Amino acid sequence: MEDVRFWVMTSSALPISFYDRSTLVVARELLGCHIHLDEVVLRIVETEAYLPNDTACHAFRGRTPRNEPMWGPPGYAYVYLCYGIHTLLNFVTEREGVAAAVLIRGCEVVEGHEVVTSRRGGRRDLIGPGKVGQALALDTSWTGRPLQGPLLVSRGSPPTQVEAKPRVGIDYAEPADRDAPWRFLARG
DNA sequence: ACAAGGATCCTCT
DNA sequence: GAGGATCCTTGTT
Repeated sequence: MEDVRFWVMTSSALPISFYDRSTLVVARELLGCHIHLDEVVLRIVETEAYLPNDTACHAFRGRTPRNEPMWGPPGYAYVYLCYGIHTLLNFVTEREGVAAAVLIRGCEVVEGHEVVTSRRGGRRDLIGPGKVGQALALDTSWTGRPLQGPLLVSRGSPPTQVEAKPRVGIDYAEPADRDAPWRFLARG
């Protein structure tokens, strides 16, 4: 258990078919899954779905260099810089040509407590997408990369309960999208 | 080439 | 609860 390689070698990546589904289903089922990168393993406890024809979605106004990965095949990372400071991690969903993704909003540390705490300046909590990016030491060069390694997502321990609430920080979206319960939180 | 604003976080008060 | 940090992306001139 002490050996991080144990986790990487015994963890099988979720298949592409996992992501090649309704973004709402993927967002809900990602709760409890594990993100692996180097010696760090995080358990996902909060996600948000960004759908096709969703005015809160970065890809709503069409293809741009930044959102290009969202238009590609499912099972890839979409990473971008927010407020000039924070690196936000998303997983691309839906078939190629359909732009959608799931934002990873919150995690808990499974392995690598020491390095995560160090990267976070002594803080422990990873509730908030910027904190997740910081815990994994992500930068925008990770955008467009697969989720099968070295950045890898595996099945973890599903939550007993899931709560759905409106998404955060999207005041610019139309009211129907702003109020849609497309944010998923693990309970228990 | 320019201006505006952002899927946030932290430090105050 | 308010405000600043900080810089990239985007749409427009």
